[in-house]
Amino acid sequence: MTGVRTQPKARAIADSVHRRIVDRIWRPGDQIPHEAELAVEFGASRATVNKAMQLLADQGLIERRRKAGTRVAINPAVRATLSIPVVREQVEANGQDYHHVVLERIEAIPPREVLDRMGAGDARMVRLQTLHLADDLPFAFEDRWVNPGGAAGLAEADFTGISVNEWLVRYFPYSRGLLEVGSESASPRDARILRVDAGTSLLVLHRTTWNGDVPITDVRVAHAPGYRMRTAF
Amino acid sequence: MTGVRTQPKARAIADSVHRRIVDRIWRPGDQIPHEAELAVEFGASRATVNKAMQLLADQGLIERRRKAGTRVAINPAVRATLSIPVVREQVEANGQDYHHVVLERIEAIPPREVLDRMGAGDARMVRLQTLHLADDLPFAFEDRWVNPGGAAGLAEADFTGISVNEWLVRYFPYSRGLLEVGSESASPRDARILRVDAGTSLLVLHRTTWNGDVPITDVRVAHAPGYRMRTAF
DNA sequence: GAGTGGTCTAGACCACGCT
DNA sequence: GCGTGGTCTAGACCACTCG
Repeated sequence: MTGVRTQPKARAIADSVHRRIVDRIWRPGDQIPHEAELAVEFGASRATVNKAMQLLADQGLIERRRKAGTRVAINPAVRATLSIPVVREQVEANGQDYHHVVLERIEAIPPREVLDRMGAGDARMVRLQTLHLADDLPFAFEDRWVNPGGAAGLAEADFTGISVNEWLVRYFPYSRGLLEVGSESASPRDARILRVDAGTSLLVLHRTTWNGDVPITDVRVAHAPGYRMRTAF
Repeated sequence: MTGVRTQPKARAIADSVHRRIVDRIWRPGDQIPHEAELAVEFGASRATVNKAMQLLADQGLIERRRKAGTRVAINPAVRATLSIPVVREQVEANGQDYHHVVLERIEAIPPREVLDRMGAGDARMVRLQTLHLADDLPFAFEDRWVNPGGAAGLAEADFTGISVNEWLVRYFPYSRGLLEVGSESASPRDARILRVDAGTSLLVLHRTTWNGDVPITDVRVAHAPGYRMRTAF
């Protein structure tokens, strides 16, 4: 035997239980043994078994309730974690050259829709439109509103060397956010900027972040055709 | 004071550290105190501090390495967990009536592309096309290949009362899967089935699941216009 | 009321990876 | 080498919720 990396015990237990469910030894809706019992079976402490079971519960594979015990989930939802890095890193991870262009930078009161999403009253904010390019081809068009009250130094910041995207992520960690993923037909503006035909189908990400109750930014990112988000689960 | 739910200590510690990062007391790239030190500061055991820090590391907010210690992440990626329930539950959660129609059920050898994704050699599989409806309006069009070798009882199963989607999820837990989210223009077939114009922009989810190395199913779900995936992070 | 999971502690040993 | 995080244990108390 060579190179068999030892696996944490909790992980091994989780895998064992997972396998029993997959192998239909324990079927959806079935109750499975309680932690103390599993601890004895696997020769582990209850804490370790608990950690293992929480892993499975986080995946949605089992459902746990005090007193009622643990059951195999009936209709487990697919739970997949999307990781969305800064655009520059996405491009570079693809082996392409990245650069970006600031198309517009103005100060104004955002449209109702944006204010509503941010939960803000009428307030002047900064609108920054950026085109991200990969090997000089349009990769994503970003249309962003930033609350100056949530990002000190915004007015003085220079976004030629670093994109707003990266500047915000790096200097203004948020405490919570919302993400919407949808599909939209390219508007004439999208089309012109991304250099595609109007009406082309685009993957659009919409993201809003807050620091406590203070809105930081609201951004719509329209990706060039062909872009897909991928994740394993 | 009323109704202030007690919070797990690990969570409270994680929130405190999160706040210090958000408040720029600890900035991106900074090293933060090691676990033993935090344990003393928060009056907790090291195990509890470890749990708290793992929560933050899972969110991508901090990066931890043995010996090197813990640092605030420089360009933290947005990490959001998507939960994708069975289609019926999505529709019903929306307060709408659900039903589905099986459009086609044949046995054949899938196209190269599908076989490649599943990592399967030439093998006969079952193709099931299903239209999911919400209040009698098209909600999603599902085009699925199922490996009979991975789903015993498939040939005998009746999908009028329960959709393949739900049948598989309920009776055949997978061990791993891949998810791709993209945007596509409605093909003539998509358009006819979803009752939209050809070329309409559709959100398309592509999912493949395995049980160990045995492919179970490969499915493309095209959603009716307007559908969005939402998640908080 | 009582059984089950949720959480915490103090202590321990180990694996990794800087230096 | 050696400091730091990764993991495990045995024991304990608590919170929730089912019956």
